[in-house]
Amino acid sequence: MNIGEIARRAGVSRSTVSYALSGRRSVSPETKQRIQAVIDEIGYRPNAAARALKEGRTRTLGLVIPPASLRLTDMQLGFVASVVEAAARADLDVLLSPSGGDHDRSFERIVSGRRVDGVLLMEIRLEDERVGRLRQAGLPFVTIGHTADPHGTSWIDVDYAGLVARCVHHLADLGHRTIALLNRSPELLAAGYGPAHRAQAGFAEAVRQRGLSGIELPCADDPAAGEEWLEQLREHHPDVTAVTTVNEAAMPGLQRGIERLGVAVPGELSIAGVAARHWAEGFRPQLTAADVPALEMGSHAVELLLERIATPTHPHRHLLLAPPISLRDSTGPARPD
Amino acid sequence: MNIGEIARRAGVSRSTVSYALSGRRSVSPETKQRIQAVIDEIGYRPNAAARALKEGRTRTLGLVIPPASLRLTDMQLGFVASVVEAAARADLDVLLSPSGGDHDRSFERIVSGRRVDGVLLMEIRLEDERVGRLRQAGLPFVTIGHTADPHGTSWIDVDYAGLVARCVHHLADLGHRTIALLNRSPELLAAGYGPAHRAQAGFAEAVRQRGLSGIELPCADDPAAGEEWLEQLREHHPDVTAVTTVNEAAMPGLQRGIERLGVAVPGELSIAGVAARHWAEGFRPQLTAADVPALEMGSHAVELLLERIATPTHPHRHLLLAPPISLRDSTGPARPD
DNA sequence: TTGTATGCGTTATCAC
DNA sequence: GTGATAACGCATACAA
Repeated sequence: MNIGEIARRAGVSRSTVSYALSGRRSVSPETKQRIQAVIDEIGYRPNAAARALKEGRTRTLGLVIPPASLRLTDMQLGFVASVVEAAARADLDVLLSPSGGDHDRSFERIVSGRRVDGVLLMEIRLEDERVGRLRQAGLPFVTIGHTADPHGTSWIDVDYAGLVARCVHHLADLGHRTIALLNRSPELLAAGYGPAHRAQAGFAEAVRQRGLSGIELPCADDPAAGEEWLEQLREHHPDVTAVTTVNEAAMPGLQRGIERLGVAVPGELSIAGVAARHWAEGFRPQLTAADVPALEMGSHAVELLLERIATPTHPHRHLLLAPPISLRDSTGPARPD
Repeated sequence: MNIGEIARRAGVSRSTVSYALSGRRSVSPETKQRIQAVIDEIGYRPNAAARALKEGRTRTLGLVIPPASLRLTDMQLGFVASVVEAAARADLDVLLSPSGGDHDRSFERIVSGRRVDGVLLMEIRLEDERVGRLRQAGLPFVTIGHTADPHGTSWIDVDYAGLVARCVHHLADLGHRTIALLNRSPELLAAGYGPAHRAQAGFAEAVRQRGLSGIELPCADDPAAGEEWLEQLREHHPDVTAVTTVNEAAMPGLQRGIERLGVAVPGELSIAGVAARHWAEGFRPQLTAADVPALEMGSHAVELLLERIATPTHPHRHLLLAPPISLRDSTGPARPD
């Protein structure tokens, strides 16, 4: 069903139908109504490919996600969902591309085939060749997380350094003197993964400022590792009275360890961290945490990208989100010792 | 960069470039090489919209997901990732549409705008108007889960009834006489959600066959509800010695309850269920469970859809997956009583 | 207020 | 083995 058929049935020319739909020139009420009746009857919608070809834009955004082989974290998945929904609100579709980082066919297809008007790049690495590729293609893009050299790119990120520091300060205010950081995995740290590095940096700086004793211990992103982590902590660092965590995936294990070892929280051990709200509220006791706003991040990212698409010459913008820390039940005064 | 520019630089006609690329007619080795050189130099790729317009197909699949407001389960998310990857393997892109069920703009755009060659419909309800819409539009589709009347549709699903029944039989073989089913939420049951209903049916039938006492208790899809569920079970049904679960999201709460109440598993209580492997292996003790193969489901679904796209007249196919139950550490002989 | 004609970038048919 | 050209469906400049 195409516009010519609608025109024929309504007894007008194709351009009249087109204008009636776009409203870019006035069409008499009667003809407009006649056209609308035909459209409603046969359920016509403009062919997306023809429109994209003519207009030079696809009304589609590309979202580059990590490949399925790397299990996506809850936060990443929440972000994907929120991007799709934010795009839908703007009447845009989202094309997904699973890409490991090395140039892959799906990524190339989207970029050089002009399948999308702009790209959201998730899980960006400190050095990421896809950024160069997108820049070279002249395709607007926004990165989630930022590269080592964030100039000339628009990005949105979570201020892990600041949030971890705030957690440390909160714990220090409660009298804790020896604090551990439950960080992401050693592999991610080695690979130069931004959030893990910035958590480390923010922790180190805050610990220094407050003259505390800080112990940073990486942990693989899974429950079993979280449980093991707690065991190691209790055995090798019995003086630690508070923990700051940025590792959501390890939390079920942390929880299990707390139950199994009978650790009183916050009596014996205070815990504060960075986590999605439902993780924090699902923890027992409920976790004092900076609630990462995955849903808002999606809308913000889309908003930033739409801005770049509309005015590519616009100066780049950065959004470093630092949600407030929600005080819940997992932090309390340090034990008298 | 378009095909005309390539032709100009290579000193040939546009059709020759097109044929050199598609191989649909022979091109002399020299010209072919010259063309390839130009293409490599400037990184040309055919414009997707022009190609789609001309060929009448988009090389894109639509994936309809539940809206972000309903938090997607781990299994659903795994499925999305696996679909995207399976599609990428076939050089196809995936367009996401968040749709609640009532007709929404995103869904309509994809369907009537001919944005995709076929659609995968997730989280289908027993009565689902989107099926009618797709059929009317003449767009090939495959549903994940099946409708009340599954005739004339191709679908793929998990055999919850069969798997739950096998769990019950396994537990019965171990001497358990009173078994509880940890089902999905009352809301989902009320809404006619297939998996919850079929779990219920399979449970009831197996319990009947073995002459057991069966107690079906729904549970909201979250950790807190899982913990509460276990408390209620211990209080009101102290004679239950085994549990069958199909509620992944409640498992962290079940785990916490087990630790907190000091329930010995499998000494006091055996647990068998249906869960993704990483959930089963993350549980303590590791869970005897039918491992839902989310990754394979994605490839199978894509395969089924590609078949329908290729030959729409082909008879419909159904795939009811029943993965074997992996024996782990959470099931054992019934306590002597 | 409406109709005619053109071009977006491709593929495929026809002609050489 | 290669080139000219039509057509896919739409939006819009131009004409009336």
